[in-house]
Parts: sequence; C-alpha cells; structure tokens
Amino acid sequence: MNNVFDVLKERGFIEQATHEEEIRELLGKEKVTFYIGFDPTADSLHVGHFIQVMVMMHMQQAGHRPIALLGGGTAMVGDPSGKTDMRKMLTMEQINTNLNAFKKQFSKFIDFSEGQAIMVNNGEWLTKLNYIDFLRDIGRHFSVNRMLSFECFKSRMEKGLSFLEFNYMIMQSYDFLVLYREHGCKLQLGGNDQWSNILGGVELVRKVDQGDAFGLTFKLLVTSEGKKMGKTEQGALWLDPEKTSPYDFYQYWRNVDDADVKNCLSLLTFLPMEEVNRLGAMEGAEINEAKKVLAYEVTKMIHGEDEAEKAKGAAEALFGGGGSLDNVPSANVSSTDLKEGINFLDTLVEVGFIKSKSEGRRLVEQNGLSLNDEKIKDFNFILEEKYFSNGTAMVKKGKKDYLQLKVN
RNA sequence: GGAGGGAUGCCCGAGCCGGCCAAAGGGGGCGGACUGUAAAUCCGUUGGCUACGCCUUCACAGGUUCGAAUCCUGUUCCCUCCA
Repeated sequence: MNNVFDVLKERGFIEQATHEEEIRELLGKEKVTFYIGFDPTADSLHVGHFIQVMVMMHMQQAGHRPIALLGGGTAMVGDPSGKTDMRKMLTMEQINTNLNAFKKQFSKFIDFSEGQAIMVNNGEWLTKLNYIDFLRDIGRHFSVNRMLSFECFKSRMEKGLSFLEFNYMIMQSYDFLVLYREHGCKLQLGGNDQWSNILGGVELVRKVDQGDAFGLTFKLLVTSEGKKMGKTEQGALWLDPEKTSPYDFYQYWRNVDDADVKNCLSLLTFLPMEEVNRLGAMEGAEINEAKKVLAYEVTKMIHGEDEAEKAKGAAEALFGGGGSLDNVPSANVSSTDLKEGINFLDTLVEVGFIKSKSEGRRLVEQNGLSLNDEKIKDFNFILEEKYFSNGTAMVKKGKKDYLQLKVN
C-alpha cells in the first residue's frame, strides 16, 4: 500500500508543505477532498497547468477526491504572485469562454462521474459578496503587515501593486473556506508560486472554523537552469491541438535538454520510477531513446495514442529511421498556380511557414532554406511542377523545421 | 488635491543640448559551424517592402522646424513624495 504522499515525493513533485507529517498521515488513512485552483486566463490549459493535473490524477488514483476550482471570480482580479506587471484585465466574456475550454480539457484527465471529482467556479460565490460583510467576516483575519512581508508581493513592492490585486490572496483564501464548508475540503494544492495564497487559506480555515486545513505546493516545471519550461517561440505549450499541434508538442519533448529528461519523465508520465530512473540515467547519444519515450508518452496522454503515433511516425520519417511522411506538417499549393510557376518565398509566407518575406530573404542569405534538400540561393526562386514528385515537395527551414508542400 | 519622475524595438535598457537613429548594449529568438533532432562554444542575424532605395516605428493626438525618439501643447497610463 503506497501512500500518495510518498509517491508524489518520490516523483519530485513536492516543494513545501504546511504540516508534512500530518498531511502524509491524513492521506494514508482517509479519502481526502482536496482542491487546486485554475484561473481561466487563456483559452486553453498549458503544460504548466498539466503538472497540476498530473497531481490530481495521482491523487484520484489513490482514492482521493479532487475539486478543480475554476477561477471565474479570481480571474476578474488577477493574481499578482511573482509577476512584475499587472495583468491586463479580462472581460467577462473572455473569462467565460476560457472557463468552458478549461472544463472540456479537465474532463479528459479527471473522472468527474458520480461525484468522484467536482468542478466548481468561484465566480459563483465571489461575485455575490457584500463588501462590508466580507471585510467584517473575513478581512479582519488578515494582517496587512504580514501580507506585505510575503514573498509573492516582493517584486511588486518596487513596481507597484494596486489594491485590486492585493485582494487576490484574500479571495483565494476565502475560496478555501467555502470549499471546506461546502465540500469538506481539507487540502489545497498548487504550484509553489501559490504558497502564500495557500497559506492564507489554510490559516483562514483554522482561524474561522477551527478546521483542519492543510496546504502543499509542487515544483514548477522548470529546466535544470531554472528557466520556465514549456515555452516556445509561439508562447506557451498548449494542450489544445489547434494552438500547439501534436507534432510540435511531440517535438518539444523530443528536444528537451539531457539534464531535464528524468525530471520530465517523472512529473509528466506515469511510467514506474524504476523505468524513469533507468531512462534518466542514460548518457550520450543513448539518452535520445529516453527522449523518444518521453515525447511519446506525454503526447499520448494529451492527444491520444493515434496522434502520438502520427507525431512519432512523422519525426522518424524526417529524422531518419524510415516511417511515412503522411503526417509531416504540410500545406497545400494549387496545381494551376504551380503550372505558371509561383514565387517560393511568397508561397511560404502565405502558408505561414515564415513570418515575412524579409525573414525568408534572411534565411536564404544564411543558407537556412532548402527545397528537397537543395539549398535555395535565390530570393526570387520560382516554384514549379518539376520540383514535385508524387505531388509533394519538402521544404526545410533551419535544421529541423520541415514543411511538406502538397499539390491540390 | 499638491510636488516631482517616467512611458523606447519580443523583453531589459541607452539615447533625449534636434540631423551621423530602424535607434548603443544585454537577454531572448532565428540561421550557420560543431553535435546526438541535446547542452556548451564560436560566427552571423533580429520592423516591413516592388530592397544598395523606399515605407512605417521610440505611449496617444497635434504643433515648431528644411529636418524630431529627441523641442512645445494637450491626452492617457504608471511610479515616488506630500496632503
């Protein structure tokens, strides 16, 4: 019988705990209702959120009950934790759109049937609060002196912090109290950047209801150098295949630093730790095998087995090892245009493979663009039928950015 | 409400006694070399275009001038101190 606490600890999730021993004991003896909050600030979850989802899955598998708290109310305010600037305000409509997107994505990973997990929106209670009542009931339990000393406001003490955002912590703390009262929620989890906010909630429940409340935070997904992971040129690594294609998603993990492979396997897959340790210990070129496993496993979990197979197949086809080119990223060109001949760079801009023609020229100048493995040397290169075989031609940008052109 | 400071390219940050500024420097990104579809390192590059020239950029709207990121006016936002 494994205690989830030990599992999470072994896999490297845990960063800080309010009452380490008691939490471990609690998780070992009863079915615990816990919650993690997610503010709907974008129209899709990203890998940073996914770490939290992984935790929820581990917990649910161990028999505990997750509450996915959607921050429809808190998103109206914006969490200042660790941020240097104020977030731009979101409109109600945006928040609601995002909320629905989050809901859908959660359902893929957590089992919400028969009350095994709950999804709630804090907008339901936060937007109805009466200011004076709230201040008198809740506000009086917070010491401004203490709040100001919290790490999460540090960067903002220089840059400026509005009262609006300053209240975020109190609102989140109140969430915990509401969930404690309505669902018997005793534990709040979150990324380590949420430590102060979680602490606020734990203390509030203890003060107001003399309840047993606990908090636990997890490592944020960062590289061995401390940089945030899951960032691409386009921004975050999204779980929505429309925003980050399964192929790009796969490639991201296929290309992580050697030093991060083990950590990623441990946090983002359910592979047994023996396997994680075995793969993570690989060195030199061998570790590429571990990266393939990582990429496949994570992609499978997010996008399903079919998409993972396709992404894997495409990668193999492009980077050696055979496989079919069917699932390589592609774009269409019209056969009538092709008969007349079309400007190569214009075409690439049109299909979005390069951002501008200037970028295209730069690439040509720097020898970074090729067609069917022939370097393009001329800005005005004309694309014609003769470069296509079986209706396709392969464009390559840089070392590993491929686009298959297909005639239609 | 009063006094002062600020807003620059993806980010940070020079420039602000007007022309030499598409704007120093760093970070990041991109390309090349080296490799293992890795890291580190080195080199190049980093607004757009009908491209040795042209066009649009230095919070926003006007003005002065042959000419403004740089001067003036108004507006918005932010910060600091005082009340």
